[in-house]
Amino acid sequence: MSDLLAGLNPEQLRAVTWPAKSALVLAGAGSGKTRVLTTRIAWLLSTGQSSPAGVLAVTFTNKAAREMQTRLAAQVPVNVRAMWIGTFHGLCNRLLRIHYRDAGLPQTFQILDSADQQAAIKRLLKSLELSDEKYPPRAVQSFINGNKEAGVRADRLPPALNPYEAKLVELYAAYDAQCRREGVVDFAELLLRSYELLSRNEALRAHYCSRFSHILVDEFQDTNRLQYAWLKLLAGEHGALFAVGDDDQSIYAFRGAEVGNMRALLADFHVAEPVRLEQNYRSMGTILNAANALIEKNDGRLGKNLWTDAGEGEKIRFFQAMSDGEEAEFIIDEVKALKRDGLPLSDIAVLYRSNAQSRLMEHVLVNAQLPYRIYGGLRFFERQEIKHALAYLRLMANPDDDNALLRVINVPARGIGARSVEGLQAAGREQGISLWQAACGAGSGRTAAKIGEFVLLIEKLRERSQGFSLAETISLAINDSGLYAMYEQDKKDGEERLANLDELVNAAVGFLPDDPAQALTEFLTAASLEAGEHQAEAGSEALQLMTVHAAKGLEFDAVFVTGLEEGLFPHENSMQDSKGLQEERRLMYVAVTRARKRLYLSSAQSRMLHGQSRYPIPSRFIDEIPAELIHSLSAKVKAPAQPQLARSAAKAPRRQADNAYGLNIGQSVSHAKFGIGVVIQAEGSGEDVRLQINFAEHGVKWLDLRYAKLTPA
DNA sequence: CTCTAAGAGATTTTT
DNA sequence: TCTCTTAGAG
Repeated sequence: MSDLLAGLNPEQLRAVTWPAKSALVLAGAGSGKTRVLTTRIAWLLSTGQSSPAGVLAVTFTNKAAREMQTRLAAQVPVNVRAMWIGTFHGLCNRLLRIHYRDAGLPQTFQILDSADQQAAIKRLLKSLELSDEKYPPRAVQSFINGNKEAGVRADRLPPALNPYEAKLVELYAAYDAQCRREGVVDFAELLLRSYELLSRNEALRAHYCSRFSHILVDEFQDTNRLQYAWLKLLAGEHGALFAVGDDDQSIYAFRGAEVGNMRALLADFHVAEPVRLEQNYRSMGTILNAANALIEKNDGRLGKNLWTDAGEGEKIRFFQAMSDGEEAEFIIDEVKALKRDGLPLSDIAVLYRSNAQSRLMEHVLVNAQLPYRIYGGLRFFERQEIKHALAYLRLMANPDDDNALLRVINVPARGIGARSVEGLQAAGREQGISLWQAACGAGSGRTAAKIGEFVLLIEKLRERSQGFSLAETISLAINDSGLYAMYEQDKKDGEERLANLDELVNAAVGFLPDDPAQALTEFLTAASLEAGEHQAEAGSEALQLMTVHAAKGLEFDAVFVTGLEEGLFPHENSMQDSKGLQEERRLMYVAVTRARKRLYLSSAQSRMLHGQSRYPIPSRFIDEIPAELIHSLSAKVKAPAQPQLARSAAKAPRRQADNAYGLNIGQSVSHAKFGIGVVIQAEGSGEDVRLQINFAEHGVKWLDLRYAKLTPA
């Protein structure tokens, strides 16, 4: 016990030993948040305040859940599996599998990932003969998910304001009906269905409320409305919610996260004041001072100031490059130098705001022959060949899964073309049956025969897999379906795909189901719920490249924050209103606090974007860091716009007064309505010119010079 | 069906 | 500019 609490700082200790009532722990970056969470659970258990079964711990990612389990297992001798530790989706899945009848789901319900969901929506649009021009599947998808995440079903939506919206509501209802018919559930549905199950079934709710005496939540600032409602429901009247989060690191508003949930918790659960973890064990003082100064520009914060006793450390290095290419070269030179000084490449990260920025870095890295690893991209279970294989398995588990059937009915090619499939869909729609049932009832003729063969194939797979282990079943499906043979023919990337299929079988060998009778369903669920590690050999000795979002939660000795330019970081789509800008600032805060010892900031004076040269000005975030913390590496740090224009004139036809109005980047202008401002970006030439102007009073605006009257000021 | 050509779209993303 | 998707021809 004393061992458990040894080495905690006073605030951590206060959080860990918080009495059995609700708490909000404001955990700054690098303040030992995970340690507090796991130690609290360990403390609750070892002091007998809770049994393992009384603990419910929720995270956002599988990685975080696993880490919590591992660390907890190291702290207390308890069976971690007896506790409910997992992601929101994982725990909801668990609940729905147990109570599938009450939830109105088939026992073998399958989970749609985002891509599956989009495919299902496209299919729905087609069957309703709606053009996906007018109803972009992505828009429909976000409409549906947005409403589900707000806890609203189609029949509960307020009357539509216009015919278009009315159609969306109709689509929402039709989509849900389609999912019900096919026995599938999307990510948002997992949560909503589980919420509805608990809210409607009082006995069940009472059971879980009394069972989970201690509910702990990680990354609470990322919860959406539905997740918070779900937590409140489970906490019940008197339940204790122990939430850990950091409002300054809320960077997921775009996918529904509500920072406001933090303040809501204080009120709803009668918490007087958050516990603040402000001592940072990661970064040197200068880095923290920069982060603190930056985030101070935001308002509505709960408030927090990071500090360290590790000393000031080095100054932050800032490099302003002439071009994006020069920026990349600079980074590589520095990385080489750091490597020479003995810093492993895996301790160095290059961060950027948007994925597109990685291309240039990659290009230069290949030339420099430096090994690198890019986070993001396709994950294991999202790969085409894996999805195909899983579709066969899904059909074996649940033949009414139309998504799965459509994916593989003609893969490998077996002569069932688009026409034949449309025939099946028409039959299915007419008779209100699944495509599988339609396929089973196909009459005679050439296409019917081919469809019959496919039906037979699936049935055979099912029969022959009786008594097989999971791995044997998967192996059987891959081989007998002809998938394996198909990729053997594929000269281009067949080899890699075959390797991945082998890997899939391997994964099955190591898979331990809770209920062996449900092994296949459990495996398919796991495949949807954890799409697998981001590919690329983890842990290899390579430079780490990733977006700032992907870097959240990670730390490196040296960090490069790149592309610090107005319009890129902060991103132009987010800098119009203060809400968006403040989230961009939090993103910058996250980026800065990734660094342990050395932090580089860089920007470029010209950058290729969407095939056009842009001439951005340095990000305001650089100015928001106190100048005395920064050491400038470029000669022309504070260089005004003039020399920059002269340089760009040498390279590109664009030069001073290239536009017919004689206005240039960096120039002060005056507008009748918006007042005085500075030109920060230009697009087009001649008369057809748009300028982005930062107005002192009205903020950043794009103006078309054909219409806007601007005079030099 | 497979290959090519043209078109759209281009922040951030886990489950 | 580049990449991904879809339409149309062979």
